[in-house]
Amino acid sequence: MNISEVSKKYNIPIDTLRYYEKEGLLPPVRRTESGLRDYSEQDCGWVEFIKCMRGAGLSIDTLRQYITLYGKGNRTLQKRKNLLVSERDKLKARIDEMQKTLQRLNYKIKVYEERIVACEKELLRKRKSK
Amino acid sequence: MNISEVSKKYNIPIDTLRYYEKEGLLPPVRRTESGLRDYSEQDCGWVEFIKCMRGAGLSIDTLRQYITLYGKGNRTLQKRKNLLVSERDKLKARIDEMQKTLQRLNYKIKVYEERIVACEKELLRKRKSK
DNA sequence: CTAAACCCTGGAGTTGGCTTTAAGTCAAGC
DNA sequence: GCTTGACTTAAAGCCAACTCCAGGGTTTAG
Repeated sequence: MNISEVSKKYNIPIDTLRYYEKEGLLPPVRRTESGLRDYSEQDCGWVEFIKCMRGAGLSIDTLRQYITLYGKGNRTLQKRKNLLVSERDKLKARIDEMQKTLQRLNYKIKVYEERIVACEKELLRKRKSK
Repeated sequence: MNISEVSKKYNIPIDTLRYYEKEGLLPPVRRTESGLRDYSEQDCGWVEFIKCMRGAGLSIDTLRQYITLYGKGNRTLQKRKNLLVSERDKLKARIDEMQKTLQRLNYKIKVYEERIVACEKELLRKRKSK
């Protein structure tokens, strides 16, 4: 799979794919003889994983650490788990905060709706009294 | 209330408070004769609101638009509500995405735990067979 | 009265995460 | 054989959102 196919499949710009690789977010992708990237199934898996994690706000640096540990094999299992747990906890905290803000926005919107209705009634009243 | 008190109260750096004001995220704060900022209750309310909304990912630009509309009075009620609804919807979408990623992380962590247990058993087996 | 601590402004610098550019290689279609 | 379009690299550029700095005025404790 060449870079533009991967780009289309996951809807990630080509430049971003190269950037992620340069930054060590995925293991160096195999090349054809002429030097073109040829993504394996596993590479695609990483790309999808990165996209998902970036979407949830994990930093480039954190993901680089994770894949670096992954590259060192089984003896980093515990460290990788710890990293995931720590990111999971942070993510959970972010979600909780955002949930509260969501509710606050919903409440604000409700108040706006009431005020808008009140405004319209007021207009109607004025028009009648003319 | 002077700027460092507000900074401490909401845990926002002084520079950031000034930056927000410069960017039009809150109405110009009243000054003492000598030119020092003196935050009113209402100013504090805005600061808290901004902190909350920024924490949920609303952009500086969006918040500037909101307060600009607010400054124009009642005739912008509908526009302000529309803006809030649009941001609410985006926030909800972000939360949903992050929820999915949270579950994925939880699953991954579970798998890691099992693998770690398996690894430990393996070690124990080796030690016994010596 | 003065030193230390605090506040002011305008503008420059930093950070994270891309995104574009320049200059070149390579493969396929006409 | 030549053009077109996709790929390559390293490096520079860009954007949002801060963050820091220089140079100067103000407030307060001793």
